[in-house]
Amino acid sequence: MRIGEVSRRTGVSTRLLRYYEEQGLLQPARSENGYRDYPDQAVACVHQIRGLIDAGLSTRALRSVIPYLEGALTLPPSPGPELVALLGNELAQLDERITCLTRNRDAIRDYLTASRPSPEG
DNA sequence: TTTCTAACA
DNA sequence: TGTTAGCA
Repeated sequence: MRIGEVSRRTGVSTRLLRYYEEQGLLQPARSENGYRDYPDQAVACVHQIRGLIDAGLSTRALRSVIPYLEGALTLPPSPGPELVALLGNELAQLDERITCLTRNRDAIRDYLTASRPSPEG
């Protein structure tokens, strides 16, 4: 399918779709007319990518993880020390954010619980 | 009409 | 990221 349809089905702008390709996150084929030709699978892949980006991962880190998401690799390629370090940092940042989010969620939940003693509120 | 590339805001 | 220009 062409970029327009991928955009409609994922809610991701064509501009962003092209940007992801530029970043090596997507590698759609090309038709004779030069148009990008995405496999049906791309829709799920884009959602996956969006999720990771929304989770705070950098496109740089994603580039190395994408192959696994697509199930293109059966066995892990030997990750270089720099990649291990990069992903390690991303992981630490995620943990940090999760801790922060958990704390805030609990605080808000407690506030609501205290503010609304009875269900009738 | 849709997509493409490139560049500016 | 949105938008825009000029093509095919």
